[in-house]
Amino acid sequence: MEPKKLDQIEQIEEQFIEKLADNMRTFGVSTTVGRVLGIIYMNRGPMTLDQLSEKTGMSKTRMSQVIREMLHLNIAEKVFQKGVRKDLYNVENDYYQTFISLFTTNWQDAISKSRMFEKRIRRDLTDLVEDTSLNEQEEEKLNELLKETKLWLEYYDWLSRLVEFLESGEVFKHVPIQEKNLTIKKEESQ
Amino acid sequence: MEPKKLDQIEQIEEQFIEKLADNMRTFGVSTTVGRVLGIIYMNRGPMTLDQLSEKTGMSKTRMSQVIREMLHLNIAEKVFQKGVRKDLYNVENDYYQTFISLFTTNWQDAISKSRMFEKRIRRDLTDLVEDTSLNEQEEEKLNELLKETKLWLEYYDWLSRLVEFLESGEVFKHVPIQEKNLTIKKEESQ
DNA sequence: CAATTTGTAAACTTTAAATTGCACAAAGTT
DNA sequence: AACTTTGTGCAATTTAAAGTTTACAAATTG
Repeated sequence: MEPKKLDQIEQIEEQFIEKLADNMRTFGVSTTVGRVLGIIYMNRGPMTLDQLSEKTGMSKTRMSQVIREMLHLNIAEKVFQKGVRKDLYNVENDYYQTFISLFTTNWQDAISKSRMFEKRIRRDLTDLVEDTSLNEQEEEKLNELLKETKLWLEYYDWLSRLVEFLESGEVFKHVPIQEKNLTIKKEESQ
Repeated sequence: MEPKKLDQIEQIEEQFIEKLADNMRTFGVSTTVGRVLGIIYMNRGPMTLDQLSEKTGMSKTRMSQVIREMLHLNIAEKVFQKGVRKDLYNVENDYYQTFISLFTTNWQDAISKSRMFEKRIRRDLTDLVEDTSLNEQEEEKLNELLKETKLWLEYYDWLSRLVEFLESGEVFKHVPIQEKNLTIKKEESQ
């Protein structure tokens, strides 16, 4: 009977990890990334690729790829421990920070790509204006595109400031974290 | 020479659409959804499935699927126009609103799934506590899980309020839209 | 410095997502 | 009422993403 109880506890832990993995998909990363995050998180300490490989049942190569992605997303980091030869990886253990990193990293990417794009569009439009022989219809179309570029630019600028709003933690001033109470009641005391 | 100019303009338009489609991927939807959004947006008026099929070069069935997804995401809507037999679809033409809809729809989904999960976990934990014969190690593990559930709950509660913060438009009070100036200069006037 | 271990690149395989073609019901036309 | 047209469910196919195997360079050990 004794070991059954620990199994049960472990099973609940697994459920946590699976749920995290599943919900992580909503946030744009693969289930495996979510699962690995959950595993390290629940382990409450850094882990090696081999340990992860063991726990997930997946190849070490895949773990390497997943960890790399997580490093890029700023939701994992390499940690050093003297005497330990293998690389150790730990995860961001603050849900909020993980959430923020996940999005801002990707958005930053889109922002920078968009800035590039805006430059090219402006060049193209300038080239077109160069030649003065534009009829009314052409002129109108062109103005429309110019206006669109402006909107596009403003939008990405806003997005950029939204990223800053999240990353700086200012968001928590306006959407504060609220502590909850959560107690388990035994049948008899109910 | 005349038609070349219009072609050039059209080509810039296509670039806009492609960029939108590409960047949309960052926001968790397929390129095709982004492309369709861009096409209708640039068209400055509602379109039919056939028109979209024509413009994308994809099957009508696929257009139907994509539009359905967009309706679900609240970034497109069916519009009525008397005398027109085919269904007409228009898109949200505010970048900011599109952005917000895209995320909040998906997040809402994760939030509601998580609430369910929390209930089940609590039940499982309660069942486990029921039986009073817990040794120290088990007790500790269990308390850890209980604490974790609390954090999880708080986090999703926060996310829920973040969604509200975005949807209500309050976000714009703290991350305002800033108007930009954008002018095209001709070579000679430089 | 030979022998082992570790992390990852490259090429390949498997699984999942995107897309199509056909079919057919529901609504519209003549 | 027969004939079109329109939108979509469904199975089949194509394409892209996830994951594995093999191979190898760099670091570590004895």
